[in-house]
Amino acid sequence: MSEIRIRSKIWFEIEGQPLLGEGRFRLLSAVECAGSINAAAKNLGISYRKAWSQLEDMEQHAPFPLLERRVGGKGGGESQLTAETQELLKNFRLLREQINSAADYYFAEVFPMEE
Amino acid sequence: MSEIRIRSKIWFEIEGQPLLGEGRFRLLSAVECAGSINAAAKNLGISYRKAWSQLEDMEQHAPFPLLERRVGGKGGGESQLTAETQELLKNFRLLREQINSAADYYFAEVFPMEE
DNA sequence: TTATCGATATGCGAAATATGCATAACGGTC
DNA sequence: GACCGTTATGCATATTTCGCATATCGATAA
Repeated sequence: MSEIRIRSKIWFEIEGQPLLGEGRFRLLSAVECAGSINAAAKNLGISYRKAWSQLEDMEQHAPFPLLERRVGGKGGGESQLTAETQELLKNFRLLREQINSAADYYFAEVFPMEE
Repeated sequence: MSEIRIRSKIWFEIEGQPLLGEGRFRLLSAVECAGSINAAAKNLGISYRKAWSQLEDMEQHAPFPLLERRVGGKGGGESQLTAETQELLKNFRLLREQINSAADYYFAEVFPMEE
């Protein structure tokens, strides 16, 4: 019994509904970086439709607006994260890191001396 | 921003392929308890087809046999876990518990006094 | 020796999801 | 007022999941 690795993931829920997981974290990060949903989708290699649907679904359950969107105008429009969303991403990033480290630590205790 | 909870999950991989996660952990536990795939599926409220497919998929990647199966004969047949599978389940159970606790702990540090 | 019975094993169509193409709407800028 | 690139969305297609139906198996009992 070797070559076994542990993986872990975390996500936030609100009233039992999924709010933010790894995939959507990446999407929001990409939006923050790119300044628009469209550019973010291109960067991630997914369709705009898919990105939009995921954001739509998220905002159904989020207790605050995720994005500030602007349609039309200079450049066609843009989207950026609200301050609360930025804070949420920051917390997610930190917790994911901590818990992933904890997983590796506990795993090494249970499966010692692999190869 | 309240009512937010953290959730976490772990799974084992072998050579990058999923080996054991929560759903399959429950399935194997049910098989161990019930003594057959069929009875386990009934207990879990899923179809035998689904249970069998999941086990089939698992055994594709597992480095050791998961089940000892017997077809036909007294009672029609039976299935039980190998000793290695029992050990794997035990480790999974322990690690899941530890990491879940760690998630709650770190979460409380980042999101204090949410009631 | 043969019929029985309940579990394993599996093909295949149906149902549920996910995906993405095509198109409308929008509104600063020139 | 025409243009441009983005947001927004309907809808058809592709992919995955699900489960019904059926074949196979073999110890036991008759």
